[in-house]
Amino acid sequence: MTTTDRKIRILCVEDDPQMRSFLLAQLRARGHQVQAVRDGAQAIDQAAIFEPELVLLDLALPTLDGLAFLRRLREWSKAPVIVLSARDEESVKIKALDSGADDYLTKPFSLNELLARVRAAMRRADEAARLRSGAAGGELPRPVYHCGGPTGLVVDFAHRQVRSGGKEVHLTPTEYDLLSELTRNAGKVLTHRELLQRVWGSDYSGENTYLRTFIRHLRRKLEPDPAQPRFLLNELGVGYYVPPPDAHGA
Amino acid sequence: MTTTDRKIRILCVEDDPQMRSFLLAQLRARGHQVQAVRDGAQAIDQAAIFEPELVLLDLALPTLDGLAFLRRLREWSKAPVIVLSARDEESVKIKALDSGADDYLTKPFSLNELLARVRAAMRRADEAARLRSGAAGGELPRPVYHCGGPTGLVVDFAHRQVRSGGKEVHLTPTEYDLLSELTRNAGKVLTHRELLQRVWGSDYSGENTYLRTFIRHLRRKLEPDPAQPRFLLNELGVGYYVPPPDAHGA
DNA sequence: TAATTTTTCACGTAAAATTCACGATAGCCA
DNA sequence: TGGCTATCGTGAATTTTACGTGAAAAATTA
Repeated sequence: MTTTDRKIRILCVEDDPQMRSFLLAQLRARGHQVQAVRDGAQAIDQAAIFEPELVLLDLALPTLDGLAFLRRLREWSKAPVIVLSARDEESVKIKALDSGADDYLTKPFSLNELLARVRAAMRRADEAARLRSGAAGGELPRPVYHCGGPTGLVVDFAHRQVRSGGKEVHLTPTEYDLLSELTRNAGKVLTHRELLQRVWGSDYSGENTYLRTFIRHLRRKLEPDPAQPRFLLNELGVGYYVPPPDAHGA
Repeated sequence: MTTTDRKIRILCVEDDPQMRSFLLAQLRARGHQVQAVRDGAQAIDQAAIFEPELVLLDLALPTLDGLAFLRRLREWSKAPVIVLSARDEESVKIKALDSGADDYLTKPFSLNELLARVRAAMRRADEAARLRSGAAGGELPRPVYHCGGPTGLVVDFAHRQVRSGGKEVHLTPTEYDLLSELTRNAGKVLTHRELLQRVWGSDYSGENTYLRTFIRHLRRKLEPDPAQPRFLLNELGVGYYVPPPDAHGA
């Protein structure tokens, strides 16, 4: 059996300073690239910037709850999450696992066991990444979409925030969901059917009126000139799409 | 979050009869298809026949050691394995995880926690299976067709995009459907009847006017010289075809 | 209740599909 | 070889469909 000991990017979300520096030191000593943060709000920020390959998560966090962070993360990231918690109650474990956690370790734990569980999680994640890179349909999601430079459109999936022309724009839940679907598949035309199914749920095929209305709302809020859309584009008779994102670093 | 509660095939490898029947009853009560065996030798046999989607494995086995079974299983199966063991030593856990186990639960454990960990494992496995089916489906059509080198014709089925002479070309839905049928069967002559049926639906046999009109549109948009077609070719009295695609890498 | 969000409707416009008439070409047979 | 005919290519008019728009009713939320 292959004990893949790849060096990976790990985000460590931990309240307790002592535990945080312990994990940081131990993981870095093994060659991993580690970022550590104190609370959920910071965690969202760091996750978006750092794009970790694995997350170690303490549930008891001061600002944003650990489970809330987990669910937000899962909207755009497939990185394995190992929960580290002092709480041993069944109900907490189950909630965490069903919210998208891959593993749950109760404190105090053995460092070597944690490392073994990290290896096991990465073995699976690497397999999935290998499949995704070869498959046609599975592209890696990015935590932010942006297009059209600094005055263009920016969608921050991690924070559910949208900016256009440099200013933040408020979107309703449905508006955001629709924009999110489109930007997550930027460059690809999504059919009416696909969008209706994914945003409104099945049984809405044919209700193209919904799409027209919400596309119009989005254009009014996001486009510099709604009459000549730059971001929310239509493929007549097929569906809608947004342009491919700016090249990374532009 | 998706709490996929799919009914799955589970192989339960457990020495203790009491524990075995307990797991069997509980899992079956939840609709899963469960096979239980007593030792490692039987486990290998059953795994080959039953092809489980998930394995629950006790390490302390009479005949063939649990770890040995695990390694044998991993030679051909990717099904997630959750180890259930009375032993809590670090070294045992690490050996199991590094031998290919996906999770390790120490007895006694809570049933609900086990079920949650089964759900978490299946969530990942389903994702991997989804990717695999998309990547390795032997007879799936090529994701792109191209012919005539860089200045030739390129059809990207995934993105529904068409390029000719290096420039992207806009096609209407019917135009694209027709071109798509032809390029998916490149090198093969499709009869009028076949094309009409596949693009317009049945009951259009005989309406060859449609074909002529749309072939003309396509030629105008795609051919360098529409008067002498290189891509959209006619077999008199039979139908239309496109040339076989360029050899891969040319 | 007031405010926001979602659902629904009707209409003008732009694009695409359909339809028609005619010119060009290839294969067939005298 | 040369005319004949079925088949194909062409241009353009007409019909149909899809999209963008404003606005208002219904549902949801605070």
